[in-house]
Amino acid sequence: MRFSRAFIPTLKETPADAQVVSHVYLVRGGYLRQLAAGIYNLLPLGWRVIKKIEDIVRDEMNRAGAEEVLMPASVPAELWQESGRWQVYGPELLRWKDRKGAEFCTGPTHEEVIVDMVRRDTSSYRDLPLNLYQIQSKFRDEKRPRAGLMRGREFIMKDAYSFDRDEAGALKAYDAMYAAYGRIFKRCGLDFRAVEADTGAIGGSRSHEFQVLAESGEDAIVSCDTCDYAANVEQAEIMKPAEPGIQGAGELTAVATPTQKTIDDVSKFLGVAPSQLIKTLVYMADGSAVAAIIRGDRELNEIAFKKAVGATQLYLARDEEVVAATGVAPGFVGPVGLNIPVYADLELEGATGAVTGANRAGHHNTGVDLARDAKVTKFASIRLAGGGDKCPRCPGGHFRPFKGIEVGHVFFLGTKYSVPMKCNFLDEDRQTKPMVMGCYGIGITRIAAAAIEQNHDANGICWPLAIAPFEVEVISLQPGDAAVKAAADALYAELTAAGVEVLYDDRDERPGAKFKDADLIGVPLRIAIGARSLKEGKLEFKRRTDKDATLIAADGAAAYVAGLVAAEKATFRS
RNA sequence: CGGGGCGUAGCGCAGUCUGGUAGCGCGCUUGGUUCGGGACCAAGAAGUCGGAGGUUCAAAUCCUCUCGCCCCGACCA
Repeated sequence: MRFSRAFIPTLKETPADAQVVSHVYLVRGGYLRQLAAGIYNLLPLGWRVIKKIEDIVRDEMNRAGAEEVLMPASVPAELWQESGRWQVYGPELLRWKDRKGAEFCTGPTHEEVIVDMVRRDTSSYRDLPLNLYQIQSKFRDEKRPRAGLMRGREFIMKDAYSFDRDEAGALKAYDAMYAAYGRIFKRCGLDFRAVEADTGAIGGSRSHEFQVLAESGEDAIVSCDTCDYAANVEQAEIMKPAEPGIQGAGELTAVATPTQKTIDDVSKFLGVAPSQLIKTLVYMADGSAVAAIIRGDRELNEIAFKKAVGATQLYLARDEEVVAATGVAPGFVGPVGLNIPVYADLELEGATGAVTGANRAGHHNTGVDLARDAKVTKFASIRLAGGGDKCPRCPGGHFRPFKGIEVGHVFFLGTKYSVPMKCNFLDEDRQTKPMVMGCYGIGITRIAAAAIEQNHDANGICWPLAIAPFEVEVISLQPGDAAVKAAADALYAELTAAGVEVLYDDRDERPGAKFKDADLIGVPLRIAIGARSLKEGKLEFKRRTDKDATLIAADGAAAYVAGLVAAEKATFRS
């Protein structure tokens, strides 16, 4: 592609609405433009990247035995009513009516459609197993779309669904997808972890998220420093503590803490470490107030807490609800004398000498002995895992905390959809049985963003070769110089003929502008052709991640660079 | 959905408090000089000031309503 003819509108300045690096560079580099909140145009460069990612995903899905289909984005409501999700899904589901008043939704995921597709034409165990996938635009009306391609409302996703006759077969399909996902993300050049995840609303017994490690990630994960256990903090197992997490002495004493409401304030005011405090959080569980108590330096795991309480609806109580339930404002609530159910983290079993709110405005208790002074309804593991926690899978290992961007998710579904939607088959023993399913998603557009989060510097993107919009950028430094132009034209032609994807910057711009654009766009290999070095019969070669260029012979340069590209591509397929 | 912020030329912003001819930088066009890490000079084109209504002799500026976008939080297969 000749840059002079291409639609690559690069920007010198940072757009005001972009906050994260991937968003900034995608917009500045001429990959992406916003059309509405969470809805984007992919410009030529952006679309090239997406297609590269799609190709890798297709290749590995096909290799794993899955077949590609394409389902419609518009889905009749009846299917969602049949699965029961029409009522459950909430405003994130974009619903609309056609001219006749028939209800539809724009698919945020396609379990219903695929189940319907499969059940119509599959009736025998001989037809199973099946694994069907598609790459398609999804729409989820997110409350708060943000960060460019990281969390859009309309986005491209690969979703696959497996159908098996029994659980053993389904687990085999799950494992095959798990392995394929590992290959896919590796080929995309990503540093990722497969982590154990909460199965969430979709249910099922097994679930892994594929998380790309990046500071800007929205998910908190922990990974063992010794073995390969990794999990979402919400899901990570926590070792039962050998001894109480708070140990101290003293009589139960109320002390004045007039304006100290937060753990931090109380800790500083009383000169006591946050780990000596007990944090009390009031929640509304199915309409009634319950308290969760955890150590002051911990965070509550709402999912675990919800399970411990056995509630179906749970939310942090509003200030007035806290006052109504406890008689005191948040910040001064404590377990001593509290007359709502109290759920305590395991770590607090046997806690002594702790500091808590006193259920009296402007006061905290010190010297609290939980067993002696308070009534605990139930002890359960209700805190989030964090860095430093002991690994539950190996001796001596400890958790290290990471931030992750979820680029893939595999679920074992079981019969969650096949039973209500009667997706059945006839077995050898003439029994009608529901198919056992799995579903497997990959955020295609999100991978592009995640790759940039992980591969960039102060000047722009540093694409992994496998998903770069072009493999090589050829820069003609003096397009007005006949010798330079001839050499650059020839190199462009030779590389292209050799099957290399080349962006040829033939624009009548000053060298500085071209170098800046090249760094911003982030093509992995760069060859600059200038009068100075061409006189010596040399071209200037530089990887995007190299600091300086090296001189290579102009003769045979195309073959040399084409060889490098071919060699690097070969390493992608294991 | 709760809280906060912002809508003025393609992009980034000033002007709004205190009403009085709509500005600056980048980009764009033309000419000239330049030419190895986002050049310089000169001359230009380009804006119904998000929209509607109101107050006023006069509204980007004040009032009411509305739409859009961004951030924090809650939420999330």
